[in-house]
Amino acid sequence: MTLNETLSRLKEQGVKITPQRLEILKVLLGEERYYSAEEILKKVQKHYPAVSFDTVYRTLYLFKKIGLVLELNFQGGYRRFEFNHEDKHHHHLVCLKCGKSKKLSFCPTDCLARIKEEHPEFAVTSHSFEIYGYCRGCRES
Amino acid sequence: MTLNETLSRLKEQGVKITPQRLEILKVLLGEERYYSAEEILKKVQKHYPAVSFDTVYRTLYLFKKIGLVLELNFQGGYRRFEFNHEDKHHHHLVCLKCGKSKKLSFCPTDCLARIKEEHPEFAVTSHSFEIYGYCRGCRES
DNA sequence: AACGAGATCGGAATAATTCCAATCTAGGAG
DNA sequence: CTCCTAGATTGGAATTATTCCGATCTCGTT
Repeated sequence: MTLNETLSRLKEQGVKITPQRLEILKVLLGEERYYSAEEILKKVQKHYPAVSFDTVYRTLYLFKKIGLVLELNFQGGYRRFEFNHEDKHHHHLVCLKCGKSKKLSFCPTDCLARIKEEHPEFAVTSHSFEIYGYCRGCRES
Repeated sequence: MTLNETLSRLKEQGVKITPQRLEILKVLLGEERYYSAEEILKKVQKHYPAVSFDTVYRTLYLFKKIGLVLELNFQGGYRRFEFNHEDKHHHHLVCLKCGKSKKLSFCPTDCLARIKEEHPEFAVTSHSFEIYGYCRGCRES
């Protein structure tokens, strides 16, 4: 998704577009990967030195509510955020030693369909699917 | 798994069995559900008032390394721990509003098989699969 | 250009987790 | 059974991540 498409979407939702929010969006759209709240803060502060953690967190949760951002919770309690490139949503192979992760191209769609059938009373909005183990490098050392 | 089976397994691994560890195991085996570190601490302190958080965390990570305990990371950054009833491992439907969760009976096994085929260099040890949404109660209110 | 709902700031508060030095103990060796 | 030591525990402090809050500011409508 482009920045402009994203901005229209924010306007549709009646969300104010502030310079800080714009900058956070640019960071998220910059590289297609996930970020910690702190990384985002640091990058945004290059342009707006006064931005606070509060703003970063509030904005991320706002974006998450709208569906623009995904929150990932990895083993060890690491929280990360990434832009939701919708059609391209993905999962990860996460190395338990070095912590690096690799994107996967597919998703347990069949299971989700089955879950929805079996639990019609539950309104599914999202899911997580992460695979843990050891990457080649870490296994060899 | 029973307590005795678990203890033999610890001995096999050359892990010391201390009263604190025993008590933590009893908590985990007591009810088949997941616990926060604090819940475990509180329960253990009923018998050993002096137990510290440090011990609870160290023990949980030790058990996790051995494969006795699973760490669950939910949306919002909540970390929980549960005994790994191996053959009966399971996933959850988690309500984003009230936070309650319901166990699911199945698991994206097919996907895992495919992932292992496509990424043979990665040694998979575990995975997480959590489904988020709103439960009936929360949707109605 | 003025207004007001909502956003931001900075710093303090809270919560979760880890660290550490001193002390203790499980369980193997004798 | 006792001794011994590697490893475990404790309590409290340190660290880290996240949230809260009162004062101030600003986007976007009128």
